[in-house]
Amino acid sequence: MGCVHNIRVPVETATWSIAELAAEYDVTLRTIRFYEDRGLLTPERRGTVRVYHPRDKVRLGLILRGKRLGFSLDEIATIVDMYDAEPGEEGQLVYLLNQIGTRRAELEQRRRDIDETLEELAEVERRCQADLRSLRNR
Amino acid sequence: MGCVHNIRVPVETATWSIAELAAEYDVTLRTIRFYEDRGLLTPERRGTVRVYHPRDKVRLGLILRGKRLGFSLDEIATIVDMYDAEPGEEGQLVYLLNQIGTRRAELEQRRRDIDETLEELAEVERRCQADLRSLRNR
DNA sequence: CTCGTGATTGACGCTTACGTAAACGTAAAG
DNA sequence: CTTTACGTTTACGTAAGCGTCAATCACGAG
Repeated sequence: MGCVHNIRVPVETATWSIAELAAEYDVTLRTIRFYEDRGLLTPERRGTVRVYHPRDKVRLGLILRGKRLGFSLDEIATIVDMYDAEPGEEGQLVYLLNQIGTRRAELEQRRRDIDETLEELAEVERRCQADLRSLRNR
Repeated sequence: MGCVHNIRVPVETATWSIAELAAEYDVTLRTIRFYEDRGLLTPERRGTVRVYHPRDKVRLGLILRGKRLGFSLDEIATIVDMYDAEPGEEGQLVYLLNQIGTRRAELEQRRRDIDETLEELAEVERRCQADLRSLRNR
């Protein structure tokens, strides 16, 4: 199907069960199903069973990264959906570009916050180590 | 008090009402009181009224930055409390240093996540702009 | 005295992001 | 056929982080 020439390529690209995905990303089945409920994942169904394709796996990775960044699932949804948005018409594209701008601003603010915090932590650390030394030199 | 020499300095360092703090940081009174409930803030009381000192203001700033970074209030509590921890004994110091290590690792992971996301957003952006151009050149 | 302003303490409600059974289906292995 | 492993849906529970009254107090202005 789609492979006119008789070149043998693995048409059946990898798929995963829900348990495999859960193990790989260290989340529960409940979590994965919940993300589907929220429209973030749309696995294939073989009968009633969920079958996850590379696309789903990538999206799960993106979702979890978004979570680590402290975004809500709603925000993550808009972000993740940007990745595989169809070219679409001009309005769509402009909207997308705006979204990107917004997200970038947020992320850059977060990075500034992180850098500040790291510097302050380093300072606290120096104080701690100094205190430790003065304790041990007695 | 503590000022043995008769040098005139403003002993009454600035204080703020709950409403002033709320306005300055753009949060609600409810939020500020909630943070107090959770032990994150400990304003002075004049009668029943809360009076916030510079220390409280700084802590509120730290809390909100923690929130922007996606930390839970519990995590924020441990982080913020590290800042004004007393020197203490060796065990305490070692514990603090461990905490700092953990937080730093988390923050550095977050920064990596941010950088990856920013790069990917930039790519999506380029695609969008290319699509826009090809739309307008028709 | 009364009114408006700004503060207080409950207490209930709501959303998010799942946890946690309960009850059931299916398919391969013993 | 029964067990075991793995999957399913439905549904109630929960912790976090506030929003939103309601009732009350304190105080200076008029």
